[in-house]
Amino acid sequence: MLKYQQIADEIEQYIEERGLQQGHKLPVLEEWIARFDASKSTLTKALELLERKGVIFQVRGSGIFVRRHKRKGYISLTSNQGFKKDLEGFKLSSKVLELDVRKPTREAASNLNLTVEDDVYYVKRVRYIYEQTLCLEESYFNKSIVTYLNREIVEESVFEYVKGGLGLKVGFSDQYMHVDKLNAEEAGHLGLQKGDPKFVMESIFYLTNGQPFDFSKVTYNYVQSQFFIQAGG
Amino acid sequence: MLKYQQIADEIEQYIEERGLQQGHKLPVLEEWIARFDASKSTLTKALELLERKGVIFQVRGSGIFVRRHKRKGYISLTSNQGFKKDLEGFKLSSKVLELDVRKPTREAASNLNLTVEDDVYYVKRVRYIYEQTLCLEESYFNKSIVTYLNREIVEESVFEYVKGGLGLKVGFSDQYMHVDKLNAEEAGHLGLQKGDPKFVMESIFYLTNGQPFDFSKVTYNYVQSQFFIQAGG
DNA sequence: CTAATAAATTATACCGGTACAATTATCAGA
DNA sequence: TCTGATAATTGTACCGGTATAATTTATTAG
Repeated sequence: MLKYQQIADEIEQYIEERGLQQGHKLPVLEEWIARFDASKSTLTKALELLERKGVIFQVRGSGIFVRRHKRKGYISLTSNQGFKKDLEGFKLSSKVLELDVRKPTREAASNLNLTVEDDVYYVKRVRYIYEQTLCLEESYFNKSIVTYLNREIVEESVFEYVKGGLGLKVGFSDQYMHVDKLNAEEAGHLGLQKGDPKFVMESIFYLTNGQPFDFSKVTYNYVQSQFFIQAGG
Repeated sequence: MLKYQQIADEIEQYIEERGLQQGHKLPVLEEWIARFDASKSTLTKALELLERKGVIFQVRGSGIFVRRHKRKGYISLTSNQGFKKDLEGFKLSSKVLELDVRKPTREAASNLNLTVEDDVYYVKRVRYIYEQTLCLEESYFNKSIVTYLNREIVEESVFEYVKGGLGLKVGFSDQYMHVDKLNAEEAGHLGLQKGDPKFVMESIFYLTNGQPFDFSKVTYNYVQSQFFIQAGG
């Protein structure tokens, strides 16, 4: 593990352990440097990471302070690896509706830089939180990258498998969101009424080398759709 | 202006000028260093900035590549200073419904670290894009920080005034989002029907020193609600 | 005691270096 | 032509240094 990540984790842990609140002043840079026996730039990098994560904010000439957000149960849109982490401690499950190899829709092909003749894994599932529907999810995976999938993998986390089992490295993602009204089929899956609001998130996930490997379209139950972002200056 | 920001701007301009597309390889680090007569770390910082902005991605051992997103007209959720920039070239306007000094609601007071006895500037406006309603916006400004506002300022950009006129420095923000159904009053302002979907974004803006100065609640017309995020690894 | 001024504190910008990891290009051997 | 080893390329981690900008604290003058 990288030193600056390790340090960032330990500083975050330091805050957690003590239950420090928004605005609480942390030890100064020099102290952290001594504590971790690292260089100034390494510590700066660790702190920058925490700043982007929304854990701290730094004020030149003044110090390093704790940053917190008050509301719980909101899904973070900046940590890109799904909502596993934000809804930790919440009872999540999922039901797989479909799983097969097929030709992509034109939309999916376009987003994955494929032709409609190429093969993709298609996954459709409903996710639940405390027995209530959270979202309906349709995913297309480029089969030449994600070479194998089965029901077991799909019931757990595909991302964990892609990183662990296949040894691929996830780089970045584009996420497009909009709001609309549910059609009859979607409403059925989510246990809502046709015409009710829906929040749709379309994501394209890329490997570190820039190849798109996953196009997903997630339709959220509007009752459970709570998101947050902690933006930096 | 900071050197690494200047460099970042110029690299972005380099990409724009040539109309480079996703995946196009840019000159290597060493070349940029020579071109700008700067140190490696300064260039690294500039490139890191562009990476976070979603303009490029870097692949170790390979090079620096252009990143683009295909869809236009989407509002970015990561650049925190309003949607002025994303909707550049779109015909925006706004109508001020209310503007006065008052006591905050309990919700606003809580988010601004005030009591319900403190004074706030309250602003309510409707924003339009191409003659269509974009959103209904209610803002509360801590009056001890934002000491003065008038109709003229509010019709343009309050943020520009806060930064320019008052010389304050905006640091970071928390943004909470959810989806629900419009009530009669909101529907009236947005020209929609009661019960139609709404996308609500509640934002708290902080100065660099961590003081919250603005709490805003924005209700978007669902037809115009298109957002995107370019997340990093 | 107050307000202006100076000094100390503290994070950030920028420099330039070594070592290393990931990728891509080259080359030898079959 | 392919495969596997080797070398070159290229971005990233980490070091430690000087200078500077913003803030806080201490000092001084009235």
